[in-house]
Amino acid sequence: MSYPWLEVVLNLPVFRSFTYANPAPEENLTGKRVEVRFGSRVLIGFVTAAREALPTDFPLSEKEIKPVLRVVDKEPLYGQDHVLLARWMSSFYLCSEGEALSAMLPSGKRESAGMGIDFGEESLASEAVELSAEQTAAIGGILSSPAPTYLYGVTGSGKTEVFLQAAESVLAQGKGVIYLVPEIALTHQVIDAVKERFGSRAAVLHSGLTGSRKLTEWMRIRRGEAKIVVGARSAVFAPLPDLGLVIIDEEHDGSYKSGNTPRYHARQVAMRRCADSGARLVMGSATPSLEAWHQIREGSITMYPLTRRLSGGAPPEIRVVSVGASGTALSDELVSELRAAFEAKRQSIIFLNRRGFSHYFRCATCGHELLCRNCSVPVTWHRSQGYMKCHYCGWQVQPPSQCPSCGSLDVGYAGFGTEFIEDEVRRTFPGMSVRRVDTDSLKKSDDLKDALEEFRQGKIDILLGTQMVAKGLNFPGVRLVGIALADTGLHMPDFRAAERTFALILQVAGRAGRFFPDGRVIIQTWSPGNPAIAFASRGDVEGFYEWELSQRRELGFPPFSRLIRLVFRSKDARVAEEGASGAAAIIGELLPKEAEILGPSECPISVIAGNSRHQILLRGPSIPPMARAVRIFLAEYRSPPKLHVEVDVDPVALL
DNA sequence: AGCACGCCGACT
DNA sequence: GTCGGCGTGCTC
Repeated sequence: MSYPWLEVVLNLPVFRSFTYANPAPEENLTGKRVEVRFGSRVLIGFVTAAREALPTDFPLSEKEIKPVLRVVDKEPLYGQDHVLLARWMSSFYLCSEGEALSAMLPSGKRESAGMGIDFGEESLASEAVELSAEQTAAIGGILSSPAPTYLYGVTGSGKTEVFLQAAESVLAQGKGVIYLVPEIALTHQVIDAVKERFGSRAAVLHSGLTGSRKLTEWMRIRRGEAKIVVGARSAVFAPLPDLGLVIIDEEHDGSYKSGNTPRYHARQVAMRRCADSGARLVMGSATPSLEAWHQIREGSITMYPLTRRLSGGAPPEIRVVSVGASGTALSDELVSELRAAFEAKRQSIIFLNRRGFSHYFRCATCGHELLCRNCSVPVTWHRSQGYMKCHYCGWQVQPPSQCPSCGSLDVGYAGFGTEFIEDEVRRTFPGMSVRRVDTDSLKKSDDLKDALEEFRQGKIDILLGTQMVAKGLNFPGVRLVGIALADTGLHMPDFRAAERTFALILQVAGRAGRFFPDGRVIIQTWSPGNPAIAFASRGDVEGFYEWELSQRRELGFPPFSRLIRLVFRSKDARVAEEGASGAAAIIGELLPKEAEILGPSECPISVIAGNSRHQILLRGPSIPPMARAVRIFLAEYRSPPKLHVEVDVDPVALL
């Protein structure tokens, strides 16, 4: 067999492959990276196929085909399964195959010389523990169900143990396991547990590894030396030769969606990989994504609830405290609970949500806020034009001078005061040790770890932090968890605002009362009646999902529709705007009957880094027909020089 | 995405 | 008369 021609794809937005001459025609180089001359530059390409002969209609003569300059890899990095997965990603996410492969593969030039991570001996402490009836049933279901399964249970209900024992069974069959976790830095317990339980059979893939180290781990996995892989989003591509199970922990977490091209969702890729390979898929969370919940109700995902808290901790009491818009940041209730916790020699955490979207319209008397009548998201104030505007559909309205709901004249654009909470806490409790932890206050990456360690040791009485302290951390000394202002995320012009707020409150509540029966949670809010807050405070998860599903159904948002978002950005605002409206006109012609275009409109964050941003949203019952239309548009459309187009299939945030 | 090729304005 | 603007087309 001889393969003189190689099909090569490149990490460029060029939606086709190129043919190069194989320097070693007797060898099929599929799965290896090659260095090639492409126009005037030299690039790394991915070989996706090797050919014995050129197609008859090939436009070039053999002389005109350039040779591969260098073969980068000794052994193949990927196989046919990855090539097919890249092809699917290309058609679904509207990226090139080269961009897809580039996102999947480690970028190291060569394997690192050093040994892999030293896991030491397998520890005896890693013995599997005895399971409850619920856990046993769940494992049986995970291992036997061809449909995806879902472990639905609160923090501390024993999900990790179920995942680990299911993994154990799959490994015993000689098959591989992928264990996805949201953010590697905050999920050390899971990594430690896996390393401890599986020793040298485990590999960790995360962004903290150097390129060559990642490559070493990748090849260990590919050679079958490591059979269970723990890692964040991109670990879903781990090259296990015989994949048996994919675990997605904290399934609802937004970090499973890639923020740059290709904007894939690890859950979606996992479903695809599992369908292709016959592997099992199990997800878990106390607050499933609405998509997952919907599929559970429809029966395409099988749910296994875990209802018991194994540590014996009681669910914490959640108290909602209404604070006035003009009032101070600390309510009397929060102050007295902070004091009580301190006097009991216990600790407190106060969450300051990341800064919200402050240009919405709200009545200071009754709390009524102005929503788009089509999309039900908050409308945003446009000072220069003097009206309120919806960023989904472009609907405009004059700001009312009195509240449409209660008639009050005390209406206006709301802002937030959480920036001042640190001062207020320090002023109120001069004797306590207060530490603030957020991206602004942390200079080095170790600062977070150091601060959390000090907190664990009890050197800090009150920890002020953003989301980054919300996930997965357990501090036995904590009695009180406060949310400074739960509304912050609610008024974002985003149809998922309620879902995210609800999940955040429950995650935060899970931080309290984990080890002590007297944990308590105080939620400060301007809108105690808001369903996300009301359902969360009652711990009524199912109630919230039913309510939110009914909202989504009514407004035609996911999971009752699918979206593709196109963002047009340019330094020149007019170029961006005209780009969006021009594209909308073209795509409108290509779109199937059952799909529609929302917009064009300005993005809610209308300028980022000097770039004006306009968007259109495509909405329809399923992605592929809409994706086909966008694909045709992208192929035909010659984007003006100063205009950049970004495509986001199933966007998770619409800012 | 780059980068080269190509056709119209103010400069040594 | 040239240097250089960025529109547009191509890359095996």
